[in-house]
Amino acid sequence: MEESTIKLTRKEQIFLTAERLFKEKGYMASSMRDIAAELDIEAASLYSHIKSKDEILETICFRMADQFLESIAEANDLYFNAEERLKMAIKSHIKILTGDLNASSVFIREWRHLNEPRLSEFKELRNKYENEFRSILQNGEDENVFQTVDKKFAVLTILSALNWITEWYKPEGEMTSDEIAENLSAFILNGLRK
Amino acid sequence: MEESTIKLTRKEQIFLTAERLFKEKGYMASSMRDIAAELDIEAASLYSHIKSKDEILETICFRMADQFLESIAEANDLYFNAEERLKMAIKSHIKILTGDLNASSVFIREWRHLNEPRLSEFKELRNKYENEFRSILQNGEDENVFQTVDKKFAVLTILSALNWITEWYKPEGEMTSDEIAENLSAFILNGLRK
DNA sequence: CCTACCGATCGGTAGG
DNA sequence: CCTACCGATCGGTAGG
Repeated sequence: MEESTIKLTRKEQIFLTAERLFKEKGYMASSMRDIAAELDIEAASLYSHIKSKDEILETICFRMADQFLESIAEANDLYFNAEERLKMAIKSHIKILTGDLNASSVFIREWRHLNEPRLSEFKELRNKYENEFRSILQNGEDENVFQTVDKKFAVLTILSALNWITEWYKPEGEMTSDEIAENLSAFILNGLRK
Repeated sequence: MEESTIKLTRKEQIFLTAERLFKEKGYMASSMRDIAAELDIEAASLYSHIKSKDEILETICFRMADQFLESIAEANDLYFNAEERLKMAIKSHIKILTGDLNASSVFIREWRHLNEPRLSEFKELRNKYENEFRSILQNGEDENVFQTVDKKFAVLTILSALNWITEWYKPEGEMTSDEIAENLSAFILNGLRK
C-alpha cells in the first residue's frame, strides 16, 4: 500500500486514511478520532496538519472534480469527431474512477456534506462536466452519427452507469479496468449510434 | 401532500418525515430531534411510536426491498419471453422508484447504515433481486434474442442507470415517469438485442 | 504530537 | 406526548 511504502507527508496520509474511512462508513459516520486511530495518533494532533474535517472532504471532492474536468478537456483537444471524443471521455472517466476507488466513492457519494459556498461551487463543476458530455452528444447528432436523444437524460444515464463502477469494482476481480471501459463504451456507443 | 390531507397513524407520519429528511441530509446527519421538530413534538415522544432510529431505517429499506422483489416476481409470472420480462421489470422498477422518491433514495443510498444482522439480510434480498435480472438475461441468451454478455456486469449497469433516476427525477419535470421508462427500456433492450 | 479539556449534540430512558 | 435527564461522543482549542 502506498500509505506504508512510499513516503508521504502526514497531510497526505490523513487524506488517504480519510478517503478509505469515508468510503467504508460515510463522511458523517467517520469521526476525527477514527482517522487519528488509524494513524496511531491522537485526534487533536490531526489539527496540526489540517484545519477541519470539512477541509478533508473539500480537498477530496475538488481534487476529483478537477481530474474529471481535465480529462474531458483532453478528449476534446485530441479528437474532433463525436464518437472518438465520447469513447475517450468514457475511458478516461473509468480510468480515474478505478485508479482511486476510495476518493472516487467519496466524490460520488459524500459531496452532499460539503458546506456552502463550497457546495455550490462543487455543483457548478459537476454541471460543467455534464455539459461537456452533452456537447459531445450534440456534436454526434450534428454529424448525423448519433441518434436524436434528450441530452440531459442521456448524459445522466451514461454517467450513472460509469459511476456505479465504484460500487462493485474490485482490482483483483475478473474484469480489468480496461475491459470494463471497452465493454461499457461499446454498449453506450451502440445505444447512441444511428 | 399525503402527510397533511390523508389521515395516517403517527407511526406512518414518522416514517414519511424520516424518509424525506434521510433523503435530504442522509441518515447519519438527520437526528431524532430533526424528525420530531418536523412533526412539532419532542424527540422523546417519538419513542412512544417507534423503538429506535435503527428501526426507522430498517422499515424503509425492507419495505422497498419487498416491493422490488414482488414486482419482478410478477414480471416473471406474467410473461414467458425474456424481452417482455425485462421490459416489464424495468418499467416496474422505475414505477416504484418514481412513486416514492424519498423512500427509494434512502433504500439506494442509506442501507449501509443498517446494523447486523439486518445488514446481511438486506444484502441477501438485493442479491436475490439482481439474480432475477441475471436470469432474465440468461433466458434471452438461451432464446437467441440477447447478445452473450457478462450477466453480472450487465445487470449492475442496468440497475445503476435505473437507480440514478432518483437523483434527478422531478415529478414536475419535462419527462413523465412513463416516458423515462419507455426511453430507458428501449435504450437497454437496444443494447442487449442481437 | 500530546494532555486536558470545552460546549454542543447525539440516541435514548424514567416517570408521569 | 412532555419534562427532565443520562452517558457517550462529537469537532475542535489552548498550551505546551
